[in-house]
Amino acid sequence: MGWPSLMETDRPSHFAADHSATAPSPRTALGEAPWLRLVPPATLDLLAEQAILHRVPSGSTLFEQAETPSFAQFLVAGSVELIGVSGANETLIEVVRPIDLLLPAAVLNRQPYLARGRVQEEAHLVLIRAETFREAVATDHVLCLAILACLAAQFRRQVKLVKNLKLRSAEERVGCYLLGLMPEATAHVSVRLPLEKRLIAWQLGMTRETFSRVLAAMAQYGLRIIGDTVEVADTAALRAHFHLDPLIDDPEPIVPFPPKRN
Amino acid sequence: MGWPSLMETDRPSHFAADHSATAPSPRTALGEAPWLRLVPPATLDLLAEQAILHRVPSGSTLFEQAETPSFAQFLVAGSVELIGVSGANETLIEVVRPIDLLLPAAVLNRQPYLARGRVQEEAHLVLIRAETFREAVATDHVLCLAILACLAAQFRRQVKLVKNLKLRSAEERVGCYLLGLMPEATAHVSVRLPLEKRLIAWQLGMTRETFSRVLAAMAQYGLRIIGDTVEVADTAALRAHFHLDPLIDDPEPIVPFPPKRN
DNA sequence: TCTCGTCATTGATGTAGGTCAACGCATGTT
DNA sequence: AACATGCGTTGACCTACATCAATGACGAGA
Repeated sequence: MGWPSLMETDRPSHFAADHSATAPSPRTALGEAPWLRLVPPATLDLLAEQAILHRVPSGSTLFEQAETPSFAQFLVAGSVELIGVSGANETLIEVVRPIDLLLPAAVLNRQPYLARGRVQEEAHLVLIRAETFREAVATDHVLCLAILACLAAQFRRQVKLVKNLKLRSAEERVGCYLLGLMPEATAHVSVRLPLEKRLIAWQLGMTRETFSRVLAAMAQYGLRIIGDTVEVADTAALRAHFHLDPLIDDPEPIVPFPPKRN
Repeated sequence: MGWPSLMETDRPSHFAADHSATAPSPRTALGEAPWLRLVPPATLDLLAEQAILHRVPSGSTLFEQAETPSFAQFLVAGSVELIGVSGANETLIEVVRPIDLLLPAAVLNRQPYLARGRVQEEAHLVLIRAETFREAVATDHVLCLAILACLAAQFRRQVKLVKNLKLRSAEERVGCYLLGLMPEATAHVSVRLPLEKRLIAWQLGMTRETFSRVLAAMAQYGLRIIGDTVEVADTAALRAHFHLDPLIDDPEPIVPFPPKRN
C-alpha cells in the first residue's frame, strides 16, 4: 500500500535517522496542541511513551475505508483529506488541518473507518496505539474532556460542510470561499490561492471545469484571475453579492473545556 | 414561537398536571438510556433534579438556528429533524431518534446551534439546564465518557448520511432505503412505509415527485406499491441491484465506553 | 532544445433531478 | 352537500451541473 510502515509497531530506521536532529519528539508535538493544554503532563507522557512521529509525503494513503484503526493519529502539520468511497465513486468528506485527530470517533469506538485518509500536504503525524489512547481517555478525565471538545468541533465542522454544499450553488460556494481568503477591511485586494485550483474545486464539491468557469464568470463582480492570484477591485461589492454566513463560514475552533474540581 | 414555554425554567402547570400520573419522571427517563448505564446514579439524580420532562407535538420548533442553547435536550421518544437554513433554502441535516441528545456539540461548547430543531413525531424530551449539564460532564468522568460515545456515534451517522447522499443516485438511495426495511431472509415481502412518503423523500434528499417517480420506476425490479405498503416479489433480486454498504447503511449504535479504575 | 505530463481553460453536449402545473383522492369543516 | 386542504401521482419543462473533447500553458527530464 501507499505507506507500508504504518502498520508496524517499531519505528522504521530511516525515519529515526531523518528526524532525530530536526523533528520534535512526539511528546513535544503533543505539548504544542493548545486544546491539550489542560491535560496533565503525566498523561501526555504516557501517550507519547510508545508514540511514533511520522512524516508522510503528499499523496500517501494513511488508512483505507473499512479498516479498523490501530492507531490514534494526531495531525501535527500538513493536511489530510478524508474520502468516502462507494464502488467507483469517491467524495470528499472533509479536510483535516492541524492540530487535530483523524477520525477519533472510529478509534474510540473500535469501529471501522468510514473514509479513506489521504495526505494532501505533507503530513506530520503522531501515532499512538489505539488501545493506549482509549485507556488514557478512560483513565484521565481531563484528556477525555479535551477529546470531547475536539470531537464536538469535528461534528460541527461536518455540519457546516454539509450546509455549504447543500444550501449554496457552485457559484456561491466559490464566492464565499474567496471572501474567506480576503482580509476584512481593505477595498482592493490581491490574494494568492493557497492550493492548486483542482484541489480547491474538489474541496468545494465541484469539478475543475466548473470551478474554472465560475471564476471566469465572476469577472462581472470585479474579479480578475491571473494564474493563481485573484485580484478584487472592490471587496465590499463582492460581499454584497455573496453573504458569508457565520453558521457556515466561520472556522470551528476546538474550545477546551475546563474540568471541575469536586 | 412554536413552543413558548421551552425557554422558561419553571415547569408549566398543565404539563405537570397532564403527566404526573402516566409519564415517567425525568429521572426514570434518564435511567432508561442504555448508554448511560454506567453513569453513577448520583450523577443522574443531579441531572434530573432540575430537569423538565416535556411532551412536544409534531411540527413544533424546538430551537432555532443560531440560538445559543439553554438546555441539553435528551430525546426520549419520538423523532426530531435537524434542518439547516440559509436564506430561503432549507435542508435536512439529520433525523434524531431516541434515546439521544440533540446537538450536544453546541451545548457543550456554548456555541450557537447550526440547525433548527423541529419535531417530526411527537417528542418526549428531558430538558436539563445547559450549565448543569456542562458541569456534570466536567465533574463526572463516566458521564463524560458516555457523552463522548454519544457524540462519536452522531459524528459517524453524519458521515454516513453524507456518503449516502453524495455517492448514490436518487434511485439507489430509495432502493437501499427499502432494503433496509425488509427482513433479511424472506423472499416475498410486504412492508408498510413507516412514514408519509413526503417525509421519506425529504429524508432521502429528494422531492416528493422524484420519490414517486423512482418508486414507480422500480416496478421493473419486481416491486409494487399499494398505498403505503410495498410488495417485493424477490428481495434477493432487489439486493442484487442495490448493494447495501455496511459503511453507509448499518445503523450507528452508541457504544458505551467502559471507564478504567486507576 | 525538444518532449512529455500535468494543470487550466473553453466549448459542445448530456443528464439527473428540480420546478411548475394539473389532476385524483382522501379527510375534515361548515 | 358543498367545500377546502393536504398528499400523491404524472406530465412537460428547465437548469445546474457533470462529462467529454480539444487546446494552450507551464515545468521537469532527457
